[in-house]
Amino acid sequence: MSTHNTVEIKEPARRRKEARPAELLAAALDVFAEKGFAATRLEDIATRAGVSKGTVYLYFDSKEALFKAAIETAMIPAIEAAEAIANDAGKPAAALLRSFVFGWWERIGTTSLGAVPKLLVAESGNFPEVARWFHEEIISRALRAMARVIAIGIERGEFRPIEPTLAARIVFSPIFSIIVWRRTFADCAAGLPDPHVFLDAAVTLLTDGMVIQAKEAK
Amino acid sequence: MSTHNTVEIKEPARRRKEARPAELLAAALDVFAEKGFAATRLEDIATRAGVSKGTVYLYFDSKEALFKAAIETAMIPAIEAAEAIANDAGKPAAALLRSFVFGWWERIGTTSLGAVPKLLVAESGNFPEVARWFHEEIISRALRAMARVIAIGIERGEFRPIEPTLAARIVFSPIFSIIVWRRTFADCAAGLPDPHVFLDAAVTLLTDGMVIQAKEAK
DNA sequence: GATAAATTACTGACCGTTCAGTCATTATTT
DNA sequence: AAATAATGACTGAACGGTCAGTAATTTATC
Repeated sequence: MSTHNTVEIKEPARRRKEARPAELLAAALDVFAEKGFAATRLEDIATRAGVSKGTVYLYFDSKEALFKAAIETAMIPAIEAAEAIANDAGKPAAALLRSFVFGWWERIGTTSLGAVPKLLVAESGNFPEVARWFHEEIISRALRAMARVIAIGIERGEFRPIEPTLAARIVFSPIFSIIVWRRTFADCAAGLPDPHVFLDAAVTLLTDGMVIQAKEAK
Repeated sequence: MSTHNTVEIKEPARRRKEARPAELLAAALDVFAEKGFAATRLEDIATRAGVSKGTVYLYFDSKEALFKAAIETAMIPAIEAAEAIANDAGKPAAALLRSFVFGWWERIGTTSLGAVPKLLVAESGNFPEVARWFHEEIISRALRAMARVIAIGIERGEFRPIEPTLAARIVFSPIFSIIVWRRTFADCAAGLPDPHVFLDAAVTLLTDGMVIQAKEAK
């Protein structure tokens, strides 16, 4: 881990006031996601960010403040990007839904942001305010965007008249599952399906159904 | 919390060698699920089980051993019950699938067992062996059972020829989501749908699809 | 442009607290 | 009274947070 192929030379401390907060937040998100809040040592975060423990306290008041900041700064840009996709209303609803799902996967699932849902599941009991914030500012907005896509589909006569909010939650479950699942069972990689294949199949099932419709379909 | 409406009387210590392990395991599962492994104090578990800290060490070697035992003893009976449902092969495949989903929800989601998935998501990084065990002994078996139900549906010409294992994972996502979600955002209960309504809608969407099939359906 | 003075980002030894695990003692059962 | 279940004060290690000290950088002076 700390063994390089070159001899470890103690770098002189560089002063980079501007870059520190972002570096600390990124390091914090990684380590918190890996170990959880309580099991994370502040010194690990500091080391990963290339500074000493004391430096963390120049930029953040406490471990808890760093935790909250790491989650919030990570998610806010993501939700805005996700909403943008839903407004691209040219395509047929089914296609829009598909690109929404894949957009969400690319933006969250494949990046370090994917750590946030896992972290929230783990720590909601210890940080109910963070859970509430996330629910109101991120989940609600994402569901609304997705529900709008579905409502458009219904309006246009492409979809059955289902409850859009409920359907949105259902469409989200495969995304949520694959994001959390991959990070939880990363070691058991052998058994896990390719995320694209999984999500593609999930969208297809949700739109077309598993059942072979009778010839004289209603 | 520890304030009752009756005055707290110090009960004399009763000796109940037989009942202790199960009581400790149940208490441990609760507290671990609520706070996570690192943030849980052994004394909290002991208190909830109605004993003192020292007693825990009469029955378990360490905090870690208690953690592993709590997860394993909780899940083993559950997976066996779940497999039993899948073998009840009389009904049409779609109905079998529906009762499998609801059976899983009743057996896991509504009981203290629902804590286990959440706990695993939270702690897989710190306990990779437990994650691997869970993946092999629980998830794989559950997926196999569900895949068998789907394969039967395909054989009988009720379902399209989809990949059963992949479809099984997809069917599991709403169950996984609702179980983990409810426990994560229990406080934000206002926005959450009724689990039965959610799961019913999910199964319907997965079997029948969202899209209105053309009259001359293939 | 060189040197000194002032500033401040950064460090890491230290302190106080918390908690897993121990064990001498007490309480209960047989 | 022998056996053993249960207790809780105690110990040692780990870690969040502090702060006196160090050194990189900027500003002031000649």
